[in-house]
Amino acid sequence: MSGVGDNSGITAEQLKSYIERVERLNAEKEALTGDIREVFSEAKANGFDVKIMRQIIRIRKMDADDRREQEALLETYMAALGMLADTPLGEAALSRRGRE
Amino acid sequence: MSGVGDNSGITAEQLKSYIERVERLNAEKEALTGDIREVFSEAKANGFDVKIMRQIIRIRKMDADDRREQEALLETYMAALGMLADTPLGEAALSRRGRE
Amino acid sequence: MSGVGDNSGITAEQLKSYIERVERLNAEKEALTGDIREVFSEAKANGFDVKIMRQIIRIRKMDADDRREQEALLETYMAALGMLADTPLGEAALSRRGRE
Amino acid sequence: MSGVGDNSGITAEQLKSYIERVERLNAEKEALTGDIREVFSEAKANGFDVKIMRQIIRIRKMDADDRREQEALLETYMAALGMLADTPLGEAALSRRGRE
DNA sequence: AACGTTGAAATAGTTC
DNA sequence: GAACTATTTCAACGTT
Repeated sequence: MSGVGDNSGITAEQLKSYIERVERLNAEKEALTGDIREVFSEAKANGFDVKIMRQIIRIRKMDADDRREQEALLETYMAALGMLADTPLGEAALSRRGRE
Repeated sequence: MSGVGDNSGITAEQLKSYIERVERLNAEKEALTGDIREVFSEAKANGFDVKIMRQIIRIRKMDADDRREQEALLETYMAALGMLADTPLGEAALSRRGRE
Repeated sequence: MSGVGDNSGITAEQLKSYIERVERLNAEKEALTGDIREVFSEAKANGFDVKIMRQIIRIRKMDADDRREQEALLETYMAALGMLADTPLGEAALSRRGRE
Repeated sequence: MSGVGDNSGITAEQLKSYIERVERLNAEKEALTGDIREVFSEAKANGFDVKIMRQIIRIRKMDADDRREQEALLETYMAALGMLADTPLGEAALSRRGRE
């Protein structure tokens, strides 16, 4: 048997402690998930597009080089789809494209 | 210009703020994920079986009602397959099913 | 020429052949993965719970010995946590533990 | 209760059938895994480096996937731009998109 | 509120 | 047997 014997109250305590530590940490994670949801929902209430925000966050998470490549590609394709004109980010991107 | 006036700078600030709040929260989540990993790894070093610990945590996470529902469903399926008869857990479950 | 003689063409052919055999086998594996997905999706469409089905398949896959070992370990841990007392499965397991 | 009733032998049959189909497919997958192992082991016996072969296969797979992805992306944007409709290749691609 | 889709986490497999 | 990689599973999200 591995580590948990019939008469090892100490080991049982240890196990209990590990489990509970993980459970506490999981609870904190869930709380944060809730917080994030709230931020998004507040942003949405103020007119921001949550989906796009998620994209931005994803993109920022990539390292700089990959990010730039991806941004350029995204702009190119969004421009092609005429999706840029009516968002604040889009206007900025469009005027930038005009100058370059 | 489409729907965004002189105050777009304010809007950009607002967006930046939302994004950064989410990013901070995500960072905290990742830190917790790391902490959990550490707890498991410490437990493993002390001879506990991580996979089983995860099982326990999963089981404890379901609240009692959900758990029983799930157990009942699982048993029903297994009974339908005639799987219950030849395991110890199954015998107990079968005799219980008979009584209910 | 360095270590590769006149028959290097043959060797290259051989390598190519091995690679392609593996690739063919991998493709078949992927096809099967797709088939499995379809079966689950059909089952789901007929009202079955896919997650539970996976559980059943996992359980059936362990051979009897492994399964009992795993069950025993899980029970030991849960007993150490005093988790067994208040579930039906737990009661059965506990009384079994007493007898053994 | 969802889909498996106490007296629905038909449903139980159905469940059994789904489970067994998946198990059969899984068995086939495992057989293929074995076949692949054999190919590698034969290759190794003939002096090839298995690790490198795996690398090659991985790279070839990535290339293939990337190519597919790229093609899909291109189709998406061309479709968005209404450029597909009036070419034979385009028609084929469009009808394919409809089915997927 | 069910569905597919996507991204994260866990498991299994491989290498050293 | 420990670390790394690949595959599978699970949970969250948006969509219908």
